Amino acid sequence: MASANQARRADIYDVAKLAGVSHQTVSRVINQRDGVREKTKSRVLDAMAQLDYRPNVLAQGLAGRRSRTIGVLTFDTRMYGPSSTLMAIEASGKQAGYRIAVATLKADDRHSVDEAISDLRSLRIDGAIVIAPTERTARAIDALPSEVPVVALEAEVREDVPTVAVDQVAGAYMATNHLIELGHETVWHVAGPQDWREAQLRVVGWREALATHDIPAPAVLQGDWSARSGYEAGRELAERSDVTAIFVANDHMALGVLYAMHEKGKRVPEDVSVVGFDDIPGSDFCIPPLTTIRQDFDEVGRRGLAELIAQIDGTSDGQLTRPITPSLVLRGSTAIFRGVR
Amino acid sequence: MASANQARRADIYDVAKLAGVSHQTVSRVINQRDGVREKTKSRVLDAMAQLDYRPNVLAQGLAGRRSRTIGVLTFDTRMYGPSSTLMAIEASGKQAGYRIAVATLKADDRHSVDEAISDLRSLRIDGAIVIAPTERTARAIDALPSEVPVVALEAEVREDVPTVAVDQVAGAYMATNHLIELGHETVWHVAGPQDWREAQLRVVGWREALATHDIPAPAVLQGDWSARSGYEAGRELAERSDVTAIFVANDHMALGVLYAMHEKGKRVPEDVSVVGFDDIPGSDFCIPPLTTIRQDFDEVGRRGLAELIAQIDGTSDGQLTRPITPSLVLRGSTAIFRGVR
DNA sequence: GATCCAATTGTTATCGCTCACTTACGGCAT
DNA sequence: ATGCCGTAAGTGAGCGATAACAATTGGATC
Repeated sequence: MASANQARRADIYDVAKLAGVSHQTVSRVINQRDGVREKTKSRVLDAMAQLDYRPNVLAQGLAGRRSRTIGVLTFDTRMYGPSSTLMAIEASGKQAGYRIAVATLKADDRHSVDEAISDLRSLRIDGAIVIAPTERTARAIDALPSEVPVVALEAEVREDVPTVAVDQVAGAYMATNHLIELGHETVWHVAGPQDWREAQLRVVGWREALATHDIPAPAVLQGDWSARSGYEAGRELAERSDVTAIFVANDHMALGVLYAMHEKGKRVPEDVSVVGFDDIPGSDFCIPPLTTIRQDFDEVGRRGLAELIAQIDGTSDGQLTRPITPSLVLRGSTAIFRGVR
Repeated sequence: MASANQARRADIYDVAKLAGVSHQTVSRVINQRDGVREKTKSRVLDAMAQLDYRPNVLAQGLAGRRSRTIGVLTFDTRMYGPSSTLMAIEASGKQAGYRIAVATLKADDRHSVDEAISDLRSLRIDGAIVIAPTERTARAIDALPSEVPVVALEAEVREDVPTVAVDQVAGAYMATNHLIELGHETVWHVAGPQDWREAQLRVVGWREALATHDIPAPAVLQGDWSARSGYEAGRELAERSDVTAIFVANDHMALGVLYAMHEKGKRVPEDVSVVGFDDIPGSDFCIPPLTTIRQDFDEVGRRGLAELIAQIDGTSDGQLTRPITPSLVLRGSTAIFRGVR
């Protein structure tokens, strides 16, 4: 009945009145501050329940010095990596009592970045996480108000900005090294778009592994992360009889490569071995199942958030987080090299 | 210099002072209300630029009667469908001047739903979009404050809640009918989890198509959307020589089915035809490329948001949005039935 | 030049909360 | 009893904007 004709939402004063205390005491209960007698507290809690009261976060943010909101600047959230990371951030954020405001970049240009930053600034965020796969996104950090703590994900941006990332170089090294150890004389590489930091680093890791074994690096084939671009690279590679091992910079492109091989009558892994990167869902049921490098996106999100909160609370030890080591997932797309037919 | 030692963010009064007007005039400029002389307006705009001023959305929301925030309640944002829809909502929302607050359900249980709803309520959202694939999520709507306009996506929830969805029944019908028209004597079905509305409706569409042709429906195989569950279903189906056509409720499971067929030496599409659902990225480079049903998730998001805003503005015509028709994407996993070997 | 009215601009209250104080209470040592 | 002190609870200001209404302005009209 009380709530039936209630045109207005209950506020802190309504709760106070019903509980027979001052609004400040209600505020203390909301914020779980001590110095409230247990009996009083439960009376307040009862009143809140009875009125179906929810604190107004807008008012809380305005009155307090912090909004308990963390801004996340991200690129395409349709992609598996970013969206997984985002979900992890949200989950840990909720647990820590923070709301997450997502600002998605529509395109990788100056205007989009400005707009997104402006959005976050209006929200009076307590801190920001930038998922910054490209140079341009990374530079978005410079536009953030300097007093806001920032953590960057998936890219080393600046010395003074803590970064959480999977060790891309190590991953690429593992992939390439795996192929070399299988006896392949060289390993070809289908790279991602070179304005992506991750794509660059995977090239580096691939080169390093080859260099370690004194193998000269073949020409890099350039893709754009899409299966189609992988397919096109794959067609070129399938023409050459000296191609027996390929490290593809992500699983989607690897899919395209597998398809190209199939089309040209090359068997994987008997004729050509292929390693992907990411371990996206379904890569275990490709034909053949894809050997790939697994990145723990959840861990990236979790650690990024933890570091950010440490910064906000001033408890950050300031130490740079060491990169997260990815792992090699052995499946059916790689095999021992048996010599050129 | 002015901004160098500025410990505090500029507020509306700072702008007013610099522009030599009252704060209310500044407010009018911010909200693009007319009745401000062009000359005054540009003076205010200059002052805002000079001070790098951003309106505080918390204060705006508190003072105004609306927060210009739309809440989106969603399930797993890692999945292709929901995350695509979400991105579309965000994009159109931004365009319409709304911020998006996402509440993700960690699990499909009562507690998660309550928590998410509570979150949204605290934010004083102007409206909500519920991406409600399961019965339980759908019922979350009942918990939302009744004065908040709501639109449901991907599920018909209640008569009084406008719903935007892809016509799942039509999609399943198209898929099944396509296989029947290719001459297959019957079509088997690997279904999604039956607590998902979409999974149920795809079963319905499949049955309808069979019924239209007076074909008795074979037993349904039960999956859980994952490639692995598709693989397991596929193994069963591969055992039977009377299985020549399979409609799989999503592309991921279809991947598993393709793999099972491959493993058992059944050729697709020569021996068995397979149709998926969703048209996820990469399905065009499966082996063979997957014939599937494409859903326009962007359109769902856009229309959902448009309808919600219409409701908020009171301009909704109240008409139920008609379902969005999916389309059949013909690729390599289906072929004319040439009779049992 | 006086008058009037619409177009501009200004003033004050208010949104729902937290912050920084102040006040009331009750037990203990003196 | 008296005074002291720590704990519990209350008071009033202010966060940064919008809303509602009041006041001023300037151009058209007579």
